[in-house]
Amino acid sequence: MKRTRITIKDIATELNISASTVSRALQDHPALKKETKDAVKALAKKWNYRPNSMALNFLRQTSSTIAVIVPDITSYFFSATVTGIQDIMASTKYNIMICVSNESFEEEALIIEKLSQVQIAGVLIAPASTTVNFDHIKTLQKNNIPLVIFDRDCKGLEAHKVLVDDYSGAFEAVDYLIKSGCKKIAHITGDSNLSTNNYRLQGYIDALKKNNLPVIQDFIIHAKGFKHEDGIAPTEKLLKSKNVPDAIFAVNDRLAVSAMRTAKKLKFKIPEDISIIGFDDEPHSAYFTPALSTVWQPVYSMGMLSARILLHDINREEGEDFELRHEVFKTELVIRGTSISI
Amino acid sequence: MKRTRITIKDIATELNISASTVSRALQDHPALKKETKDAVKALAKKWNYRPNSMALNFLRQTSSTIAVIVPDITSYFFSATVTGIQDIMASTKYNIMICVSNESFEEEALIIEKLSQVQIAGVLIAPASTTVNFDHIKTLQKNNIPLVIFDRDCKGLEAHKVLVDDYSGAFEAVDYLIKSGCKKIAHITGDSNLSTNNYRLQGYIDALKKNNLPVIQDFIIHAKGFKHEDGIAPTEKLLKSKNVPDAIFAVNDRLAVSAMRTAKKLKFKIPEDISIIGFDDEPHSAYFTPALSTVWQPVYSMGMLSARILLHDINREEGEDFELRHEVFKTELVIRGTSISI
DNA sequence: AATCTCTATGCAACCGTTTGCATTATTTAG
DNA sequence: CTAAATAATGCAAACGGTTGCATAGAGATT
Repeated sequence: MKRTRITIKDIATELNISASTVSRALQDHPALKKETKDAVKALAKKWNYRPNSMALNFLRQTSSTIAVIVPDITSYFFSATVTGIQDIMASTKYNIMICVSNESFEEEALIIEKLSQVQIAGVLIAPASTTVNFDHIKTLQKNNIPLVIFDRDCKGLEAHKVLVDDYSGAFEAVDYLIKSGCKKIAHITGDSNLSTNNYRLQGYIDALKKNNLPVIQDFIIHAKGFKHEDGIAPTEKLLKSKNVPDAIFAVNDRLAVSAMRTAKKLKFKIPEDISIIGFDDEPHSAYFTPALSTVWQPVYSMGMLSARILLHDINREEGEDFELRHEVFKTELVIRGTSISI
Repeated sequence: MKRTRITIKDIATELNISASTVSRALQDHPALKKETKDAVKALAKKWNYRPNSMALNFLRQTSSTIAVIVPDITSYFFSATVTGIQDIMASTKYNIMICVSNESFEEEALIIEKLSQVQIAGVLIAPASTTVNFDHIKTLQKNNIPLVIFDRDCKGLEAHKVLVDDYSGAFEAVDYLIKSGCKKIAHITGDSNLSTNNYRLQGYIDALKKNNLPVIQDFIIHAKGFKHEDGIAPTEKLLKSKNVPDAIFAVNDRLAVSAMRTAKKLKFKIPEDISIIGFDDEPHSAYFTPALSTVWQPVYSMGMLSARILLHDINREEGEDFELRHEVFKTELVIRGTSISI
């Protein structure tokens, strides 16, 4: 009962013409006369002919699949970025393959290894936090696979990059805290291997310096990870120390939310006793009480632009000179209830 | 500079043997003598030979790509399910392609149309809320593409299904609310086209009936969508009416969170004035104040099982008799601060 | 009528790998 | 020493579509 797909040859046989003519007819080749084309097209439609993509891929030695490698897909940040990518790709012939590295360098390398078996048209990657060298990414480049790095920078690697101005985002947030009267601002940061964390940390430091506030090492605490529970210990450490801060700038919303709950448990009033600002502006962040002040990132746009840049590179002509794109999106400070209004 | 991949022919030429011998050597064909095999394998390794997957796909007329169709990927529910799927597939030769329908029947049909161009090994689908007929899904079946439906039921469609016991989950939640003293329990539900919503609604109704409480139509309110903002209007309607409920069971956490904030704004005390229970147990739900009581679903396990069932079907032998799997996962009621403890 | 020029179409190779069958080389039996 | 059996390898087709080149047929030009 397994019906075999109808092929170009079937149409050719039926119409008593050659397969090449059918092929050309379907491509509107100018040398063919209209009647032939029309006959072919009509039958193709009638028989619901679909070109065999495997044959095409084989012939062209490339697929129409684009791989997206993200560290995690359950975080709003990446799932929203992926949605942006998806929405751009939906109107093209490309399909996207999503690969999750679980923030692991090894898994990431394995994914790229696995991908190199399959011929893919291009790769969009946000490297894992534990990624220390870029040899696996360079392999892609060596194989001439178009590549866009997004969100997380790979310092020293030449590639298209779509990033967020983490430095300014952090700077503005901390600057705001200072302007609102906070003098002892702590920062919960993450893995120092990650460019985004470092830029945010630097923004924090520079905002303090600009406002002539001391940079206190004890106020800079590293969280073990990005999840809610990773924010509890750092916050407790800060709030139970002798030198209690009057504000916490967390490297993301999850940690900020966690800091918030921990502070509440320790009977701190927010924002009177302690201000809190996060980073990301996840959809539910506005629904906490008080609503979380945070730094918004244009996640969806970032996904879309990354996808567009990749498409542009894929469709580049052979000799066409190309420039490496390096785009940096601006963030926006969203002040809600966890910080004092000014 | 574009290095062409090395093929089986290159190896054959180098060793002065035929391509077929190389092919067989790499497959450990018993007819070949050991020396030949060893020589081929050594050279293949030395030259880093990779079989051309496009050629293989073409030959076998199938790819090693599995499609996952979800309504939305920014929701925790689906992104966590996808992670489960991903983690199972990671150890196989299969890659997953994620497609987002945006809860739209049209987009879903379009995706399947696009997928049918590409030959895929199998499909995992959670249908969109607006999906009214299953013709597009049946097309997959007609083309003998293994299929698993997860989370959302397609009534009347014969296929592997991995679902959650929404009915019991809802029943238990409402039963708990009643036992905790609530007598006027409202339900914020969603699109009535969705099996999950209906099962939860039925669970709600049956729990009321079992406890001899009246089912009041005004207490059953349909939210426009699944997002936070969709919960505001229904909650306001409930809390501003003359007959104010003493509990709200929301069809998901997002709406519950929204109900919570709206209730707070209207000066309701939670849970004293009004209890709230959600559905999903998103990771941040425990971080609200009070922490959200909710119904936990085994999302990750669901993803894993769905993936395993699909793999099993894909690897089924031609004549092997197969049974349609129909798995239903149990939920778990998680009582936190938005409901009165008993 | 022979030659030329188009126009429309066909032929055949190609992409990389697998695999049924054929063929060669080697060994064993008679 | 020949025939038969066995072992090892090669040949060629197949998968579906594209495309450079060849060619048949019609019409135009001389």
